[in-house]
Amino acid sequence: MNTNQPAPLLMVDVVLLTLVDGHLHAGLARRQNPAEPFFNAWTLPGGMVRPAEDQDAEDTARRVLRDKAGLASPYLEQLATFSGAARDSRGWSASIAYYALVPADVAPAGTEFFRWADVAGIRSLPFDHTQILRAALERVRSKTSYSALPLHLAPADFTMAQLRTVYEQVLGGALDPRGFERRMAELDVLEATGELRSAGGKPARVYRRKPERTGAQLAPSLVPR
Amino acid sequence: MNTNQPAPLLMVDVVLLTLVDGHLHAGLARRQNPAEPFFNAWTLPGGMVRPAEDQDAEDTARRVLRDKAGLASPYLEQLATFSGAARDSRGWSASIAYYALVPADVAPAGTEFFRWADVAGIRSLPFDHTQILRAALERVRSKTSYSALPLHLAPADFTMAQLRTVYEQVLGGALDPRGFERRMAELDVLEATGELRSAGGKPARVYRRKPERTGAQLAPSLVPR
DNA sequence: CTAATAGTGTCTCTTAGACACTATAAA
DNA sequence: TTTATAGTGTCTAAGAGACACTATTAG
Repeated sequence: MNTNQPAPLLMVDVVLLTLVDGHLHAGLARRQNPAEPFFNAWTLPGGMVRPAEDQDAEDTARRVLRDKAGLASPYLEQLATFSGAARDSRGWSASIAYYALVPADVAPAGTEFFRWADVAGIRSLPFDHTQILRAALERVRSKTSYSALPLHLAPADFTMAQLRTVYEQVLGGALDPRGFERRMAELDVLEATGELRSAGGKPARVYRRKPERTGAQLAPSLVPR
Repeated sequence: MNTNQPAPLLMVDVVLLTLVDGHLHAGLARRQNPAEPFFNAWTLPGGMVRPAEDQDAEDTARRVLRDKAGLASPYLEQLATFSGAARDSRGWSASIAYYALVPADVAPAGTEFFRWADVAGIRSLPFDHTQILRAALERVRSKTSYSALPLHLAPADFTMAQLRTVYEQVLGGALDPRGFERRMAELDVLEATGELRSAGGKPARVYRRKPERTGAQLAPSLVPR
């Protein structure tokens, strides 16, 4: 039973998304270890789980974002786990994939080892990273249509028109201003700062994210009602 | 960098669900290894990934279901990965969790090492399995409200009323027959066998699942439209 | 004043729930 | 004919899109 097979590799990869002048961009990191596959290639930022340092895989993801992109505390959510014998030449591996969203004004600048790439222009990435990226985009677009997820791509405060633009850029199509306002009101995640901001016409109300409603997590039972 | 830390454990746990006379039940396996934690306790069926045998983690899940429940090819989908230093006393571990659905007429009978437990009656499970079970139920209920997922809990053929009952049991509430028929028609996943079946009144049309539309998987680009 | 952008009123079309009504079998 | 279950027609209320109209600033 307990043969001397090498243990499977366990890593974390992160799809880091932001909006760079109106287009969704993904953060890519250049692989710096000559001993590893795809040396010098641009891939999703990732790294091996370090049991001694990381409390859990989400910790690994945060460490990776800190080390490769200098990011402190972006919105972060688990996506799915990609595994198998074939996806990495070093052997059987599993990558717990996360996606993260950051507003443009917090997004780190490019360096020799980090850059932003327009997702529309990304043709293929090493490993199965294209597939991971595709899954992340699908998830983000799907959650965008019924949630406040894209708020995390917007700056700290914004006008309704700016936020609508963010949604439009994620979804790739125009949204009706009336319907958008209604939907945001229902979600009940915004609050007006009271400030006004003008962009050449009538000044718009400025909003920010409401503080999280932590009490919403009830559900102590496994069965409904 | 490459210290002699023990590698993290990589395992798969499966939330196996079926309907036993009108109630959602989860399949539990008794832990048989005296050297492992929770010996003799009932837990979600699971097992270590075996790189030599398993092509990927889904393979592991299928092997676990085959070995612990004698199941051939149930509906199987990845749920999420649960990881951390604290969840297993043997050390840092990651469990890639799946959920599986089987119709009652295919569900294996109980043995000394396998049994069905009404999810409404499950109070707590070893490890973080309660949390995994809760996440699976949440996912299944949520997908039920907009998809054909519960079809996989129904027998090979069924009347509309029977299928509606399955949905009601998963969701825990009554559904309007008219609306249910409309929704099923829109989903376009059923076909009438032509057969009729009586349960004391007017005989009902018998349906079965349409063969999967494999061509539906298009989306070659990362961007919409 | 005009131009530009913000924000609202409201009409309509679609969808979803409710529920009564018809249909078809067994006893 | 009665009873039981299947299945349909259709009314209505709520939701979502469309779009015109009002509001408020700059220049």
